[in-house]
Amino acid sequence: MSEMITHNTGFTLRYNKYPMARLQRPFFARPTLTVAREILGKRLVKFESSGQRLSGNVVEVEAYIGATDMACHARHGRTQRNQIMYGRPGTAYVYFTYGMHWMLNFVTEHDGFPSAVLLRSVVPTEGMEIMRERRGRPDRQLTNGPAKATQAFGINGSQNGYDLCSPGALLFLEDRDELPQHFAATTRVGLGETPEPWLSMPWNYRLLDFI
DNA sequence: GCAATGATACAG
DNA sequence: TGTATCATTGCT
Repeated sequence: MSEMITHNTGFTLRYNKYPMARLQRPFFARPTLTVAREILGKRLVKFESSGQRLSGNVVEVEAYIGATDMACHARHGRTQRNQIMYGRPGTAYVYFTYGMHWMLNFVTEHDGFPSAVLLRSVVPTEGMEIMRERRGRPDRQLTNGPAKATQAFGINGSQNGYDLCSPGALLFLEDRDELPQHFAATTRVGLGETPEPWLSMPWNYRLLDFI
């Protein structure tokens, strides 16, 4: 079954007064759908201990919004795994799934409200040699999936709770001079037995300019 | 189409 | 304490 496009393409023009600036906490401390849409086109950056800079442009994300969202890890309330989602916006919620994969989320909204934006796909821009070593796959498959991106960037549970907005952060999102963006909002991926209406919420955002 | 691979969360 | 499920990936 092909994906259902319930909210069609949008067109946004943004001009950045401060190119290359790191996204600060107020960016994340907003409604999750707003953050998800605006993360598109931003650059994920990680500095390795060697000083090597890894980066990629974000092209697909998903929003998970509160305990009422039956696809969100907070649907059963606060647990040891999901507690970071209840915390400070601008921190990383990293969890382990399927016995082998790490998933990176950006915590949104405000303290006490469990919500986050899942990173699903980026286009690599720096450090591709390291990514090739870690992935052992063709370039097109280095970071085009949530667990592929974390593997390429070397992200795992040690980054759970990491503050992307701290002054010396080695993992963060970076603003860019952006071109006009077309994006699509579709249903979220891999939700399994999630009940309606949550299964059909168009909370997957994808840049179309990169296809 | 489905196996890999193990943490998570709920039931009992 | 047992077990169904899992915000996936890669091979058949």
